Amino acid sequence: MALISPQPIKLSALKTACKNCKLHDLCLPLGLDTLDIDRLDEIIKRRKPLQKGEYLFRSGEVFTALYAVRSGSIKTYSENEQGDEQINGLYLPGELLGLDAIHDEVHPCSAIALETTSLCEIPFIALEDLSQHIPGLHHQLFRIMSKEIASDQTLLMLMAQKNAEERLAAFLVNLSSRLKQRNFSDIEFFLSLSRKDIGNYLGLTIETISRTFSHFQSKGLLETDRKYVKILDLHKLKSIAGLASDCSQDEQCPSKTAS
Amino acid sequence: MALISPQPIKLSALKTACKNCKLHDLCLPLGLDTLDIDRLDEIIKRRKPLQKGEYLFRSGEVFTALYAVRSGSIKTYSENEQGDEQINGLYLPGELLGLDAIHDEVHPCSAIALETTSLCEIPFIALEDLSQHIPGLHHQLFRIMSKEIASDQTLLMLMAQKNAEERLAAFLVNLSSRLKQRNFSDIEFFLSLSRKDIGNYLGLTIETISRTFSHFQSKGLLETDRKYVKILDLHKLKSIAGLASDCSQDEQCPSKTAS
DNA sequence: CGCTCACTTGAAGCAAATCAATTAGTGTGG
DNA sequence: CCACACTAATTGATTTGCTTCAAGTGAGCG
Repeated sequence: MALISPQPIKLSALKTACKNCKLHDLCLPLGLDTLDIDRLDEIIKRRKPLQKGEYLFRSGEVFTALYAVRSGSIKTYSENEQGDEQINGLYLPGELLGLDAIHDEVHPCSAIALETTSLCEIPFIALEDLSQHIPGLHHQLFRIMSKEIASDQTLLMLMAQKNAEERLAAFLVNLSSRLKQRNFSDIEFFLSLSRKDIGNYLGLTIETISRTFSHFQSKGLLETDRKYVKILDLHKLKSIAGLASDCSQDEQCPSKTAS
Repeated sequence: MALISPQPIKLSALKTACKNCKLHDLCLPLGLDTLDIDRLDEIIKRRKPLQKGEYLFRSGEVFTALYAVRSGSIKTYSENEQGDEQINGLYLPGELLGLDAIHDEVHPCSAIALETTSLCEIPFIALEDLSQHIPGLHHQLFRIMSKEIASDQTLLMLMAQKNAEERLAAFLVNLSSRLKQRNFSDIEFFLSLSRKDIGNYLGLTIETISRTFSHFQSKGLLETDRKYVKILDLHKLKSIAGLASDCSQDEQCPSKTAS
């Protein structure tokens, strides 16, 4: 996800250890003590950044490592026999990719950089081995996988029961809240996905996405200029998304802060 | 899933250990040696069977354990703020439920028995602890979670890109192959889900499911009588589902057996 | 028997897909 | 610098697959 005033990538950052990483409490080291983080650090490889359009891995390749996004963003998509693509994940800094490949040791999807993206590579055998000795790491891995399962199920609900407006609103609200967690603006950002990709992700066509954006804009909910989005009424968007009363990720909500 | 000539549940079966369980190689013990299976056995609790319509857990309840289906079947569904339900899982014997609750220790969905169902309860803290000491168990847990992620993504693709016929065909083919793995007939079975539930699961209405079944029947692909289904042309169904060339789960496929 | 419930079938309506035309940005080469 | 091709996005017109509404069937049950 390209962001408002993105920080240039410094070469020194490539050597940054987990313990100094700003994404520390979103990523794998969450809940580990300093010593254990050092041990985790030892198995993690920093890679040279991927350029936009470069593949991290392709569907069918043998699985050897998980990857954590450090900066930039990655989309994953799978292809069926007929050749149509389905985007099934958008990964932001601090998020872990490749979890769907563990069970048969082959990547079921391809991963491609949406912009210049730097990553940490975490060899899975070493990680499994290490997590045998660090209960906190072990638990955090389960948590991350569990979260992915739960969020896929939310997306499923979206697809099964929501109309175009509700889907796009939910997508934007979800993105907004994830950006906020990463200390980026939650109301102003650049989409790294094209309209076509958003449509694919949400099970809609590009025309429908475009029309729905226009509609939101005419209702004064947001402003767009190509990939730039400025949310003017986040609360209303949440309510369209069907998340009006769910403030679990939003400490602004009066009813929650009161309780 | 009610099955052709289902085996009556014997009381003695409740005491059966993992090592004698027919589901052994589909479930958690897969890949463990006899000794380790015994250790797993010690933490697992056999529960008295649930009757049809009884809840295993409800959305919002605190998560304490995973559950493995021994016989019968369970559906899980979540509810959004508007109160509409979304079925997000159908669990057959040997399959593990509750994985989506690990990350925030609360069940995001409810689980209800579709028929008389017996289960193993696996306290999660004990399981985590045990898997620290048994690498194979640890790995198997990752595999199971990874598989759930991958299968949710397949379902997502279904929802995003497939029409009613393709979705129902994919559902039936998937069910058929899972039943086969469990040594049940893959062409003749009873659906434990109602038409309404199938529709909900696939993001369609009951009327569309009914019409699509009728359509399949008139094309000679299958016969139905209420919940009973007999598949007459599994190959054609697979091709409708978009899985014609994918024989990964079907050892009948000549091109695969040849290789 | 009459009631309910699960399902089926038909007809009408609608949201989103498809088809189509236009605009605007991006890159290429003369 | 402009002409040209190419791609991404917007907007309008038309079509369509599924939903919604409606009516009816048949099994199961007190």
